[in-house]
Amino acid sequence: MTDDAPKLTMPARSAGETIHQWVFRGLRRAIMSGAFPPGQAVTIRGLAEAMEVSAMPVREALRRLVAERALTLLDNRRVRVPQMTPERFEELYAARTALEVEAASRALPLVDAARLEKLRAIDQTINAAILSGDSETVVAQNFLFHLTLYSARRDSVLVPLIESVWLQTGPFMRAALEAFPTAADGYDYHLAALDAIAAGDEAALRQAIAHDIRTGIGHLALSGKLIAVAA
Amino acid sequence: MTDDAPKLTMPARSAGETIHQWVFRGLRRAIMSGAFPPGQAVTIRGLAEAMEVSAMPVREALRRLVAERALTLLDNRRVRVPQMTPERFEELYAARTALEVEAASRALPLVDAARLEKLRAIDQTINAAILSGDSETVVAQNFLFHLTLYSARRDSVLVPLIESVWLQTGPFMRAALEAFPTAADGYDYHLAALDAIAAGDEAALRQAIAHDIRTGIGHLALSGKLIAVAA
DNA sequence: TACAGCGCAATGTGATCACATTGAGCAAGC
DNA sequence: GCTTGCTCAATGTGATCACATTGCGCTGTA
Repeated sequence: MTDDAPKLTMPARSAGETIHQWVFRGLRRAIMSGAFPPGQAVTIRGLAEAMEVSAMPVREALRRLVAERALTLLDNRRVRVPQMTPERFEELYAARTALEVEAASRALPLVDAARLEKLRAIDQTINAAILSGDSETVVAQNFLFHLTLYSARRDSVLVPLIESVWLQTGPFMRAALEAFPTAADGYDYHLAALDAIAAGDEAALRQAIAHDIRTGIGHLALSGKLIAVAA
Repeated sequence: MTDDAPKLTMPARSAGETIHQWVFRGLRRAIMSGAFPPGQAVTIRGLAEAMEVSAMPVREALRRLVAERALTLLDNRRVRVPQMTPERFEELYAARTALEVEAASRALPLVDAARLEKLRAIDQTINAAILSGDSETVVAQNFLFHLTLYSARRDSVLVPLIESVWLQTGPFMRAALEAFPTAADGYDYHLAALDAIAAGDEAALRQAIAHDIRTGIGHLALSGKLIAVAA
């Protein structure tokens, strides 16, 4: 309750958007970017006041976020940002791998030259951000890289599932990045993925994506180093 | 609007359960069991009246079900049971395969003798139900078989994701079963899975699960026969 | 000083009302 | 006869109020 309603910068409310959608979008983005530390309690009235809306849209947004497992509903009916545990983290990355390898494999035949070029551009942005130490951009652009690849195939099942898993890793990312600003392992698996795409090599692409996910921040977490930060 | 509120048998409301939870549970079960045909429009006031509760708990339950993709939110802000298309069906089964093969693989080392016995019992129930033509039991027990296997490992990520995908196939199942009551392909992949578990053979288990998913009702759908029923 | 009991503030839940939007039916005009 | 525009019912959205529960702090007593 000391800082239940910090700055919490809300996005601009686009035309025709309901307050519920606006609130949901703002909360979701805040959670994904790690604006709320794990374990943080969130209250309907607190958020409603901070966003200057009534309780109603906030209630519905919270329900939705709980359903997506971006937030946790406690037994006392209170809502908080999920805690991260080594087991959960490992599960999240196992799920990510299973889903994203499949999504990449399915998207591969539908990646055209324009999309491949876009992927290359994103990868360069990431590399530049790594060099300049801009961790926030690294995470955001890395997500964009993966999403851009999978979206080559218009998919209404796998992509939402993948986003759901990303969302669950969100609150943890902030803490992870602050502790280990640039945790690159020296090998660019995005580049390997791009080569595999250009060559149309499905097996190589699957392996590149799997490696990319596993080496990103995953291996650090497995060693238990990051968990201590978030707990 | 002709039959916006059919019988809709609600489960008993357990002690300490909020109305929201009760409504959500009832709706979710109804959807999974195919009580609502695909394309069916659902309204807040209609359901509230049918369940004899106010609009509030229904609103929140619908939001939640939309978040879980058990229901679809149209542009006009109305909610309906999702339509099934061949593409979506294929995506659902691809996602199921990716997630469940992984879940089975991870659960394998933790399956003890008691659980294996339980799985055998479920499989026998399924076989009996197939012989007697009880399709409803086949689907329910088949779900239970898979869930019992994956739950050997206490998992808070993969299992909910799998349930989410099952939920999305729900409305379609009723129509599928009515059209093709016992669509067995002659080979019991559950038995193959059980053998693989007993032998501790991970590769064989992965293959058995993948085949089981693919041959269940999946291959029928791919041929387009079932889609016509649901559309 | 430690602990039990009370009481109030905070919070979630549910109901109801007011309003905007959607959509369908109907009527008037071309 | 077809089309356009209007009207009204149906529906979703948002706000507000009342109530139950939770949880914490305060106080009084041993």
